[in-house]
Amino acid sequence: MPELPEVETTCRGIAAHLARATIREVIVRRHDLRQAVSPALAALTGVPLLAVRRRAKYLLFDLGPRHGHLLVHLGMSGSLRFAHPADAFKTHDHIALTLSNGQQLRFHDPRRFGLFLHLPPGADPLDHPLLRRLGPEPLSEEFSADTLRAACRSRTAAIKLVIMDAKVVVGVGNIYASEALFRAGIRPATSARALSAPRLARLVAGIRAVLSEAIAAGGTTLRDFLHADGEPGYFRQELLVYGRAGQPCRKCGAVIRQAVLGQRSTFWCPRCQR
DNA sequence: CGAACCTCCTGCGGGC
DNA sequence: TGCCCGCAGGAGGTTC
Repeated sequence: MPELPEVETTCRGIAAHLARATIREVIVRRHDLRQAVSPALAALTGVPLLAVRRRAKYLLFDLGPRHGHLLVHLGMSGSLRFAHPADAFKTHDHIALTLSNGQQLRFHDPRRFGLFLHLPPGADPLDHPLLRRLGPEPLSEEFSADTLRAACRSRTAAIKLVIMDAKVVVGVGNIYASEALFRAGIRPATSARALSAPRLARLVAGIRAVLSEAIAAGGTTLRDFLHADGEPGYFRQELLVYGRAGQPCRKCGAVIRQAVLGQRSTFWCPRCQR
């Protein structure tokens, strides 16, 4: 489900409710996510939930210097939402953290591609094996036309696959890859190394713009994504190509096309993108 | 190293 | 209506 804007939206929604929150109770209803849920989770009763931040599509909860961190990934179908502790659990509500502020944070993930790990104190969570080798954040200065150009130099693969490679830049998933390439006027199947520096610069700008706008709109709700507080994201109506095969391009009227690239559906305008 | 392919899992919508 | 098939917002793994 979630790409960077949806994870960022979730992060902000949770952060707004964390002031002086402490974990009262940990409920683990299923352990078998992408990796087994850390057994140490159960011991976190009474531990403070100081802050939450995002790195790539991961959420990192700071439990304070004595307790380490929670590392959460929403996978394809995961979500984190607040509920009241008395509300009935839904199918696929796998983990719940009852907080001292009266709310309960629930991890819901039908496909169980997500992750919910406890990282012990002492180490920098960014050095965790899952995070250590990630590329730059797309909205940071470290991601630039130069870094993208360096990554593309040796790659014959389609540019869409390259911008979805988390070692090149993080957070760009299947929706926003198509959207960013439309904004840059580049066909998704173009070989990465065939692209000129100015075109890659436009692509960097396209990635930044589409992600920023999607965050401002609260993310994209395709079927079931909701913010931590239950609100949907409104970026779906701003999508220019994703999911629009057979419909007219919003810029030029040509029929939007769809093909499979690297096992994922890909959308583009044959006239606006060359 | 990179490219092409597969895998995990459940739910849903389309076609018959 | 019911059943089967293909597809879905991610990402790690294998093989060549």
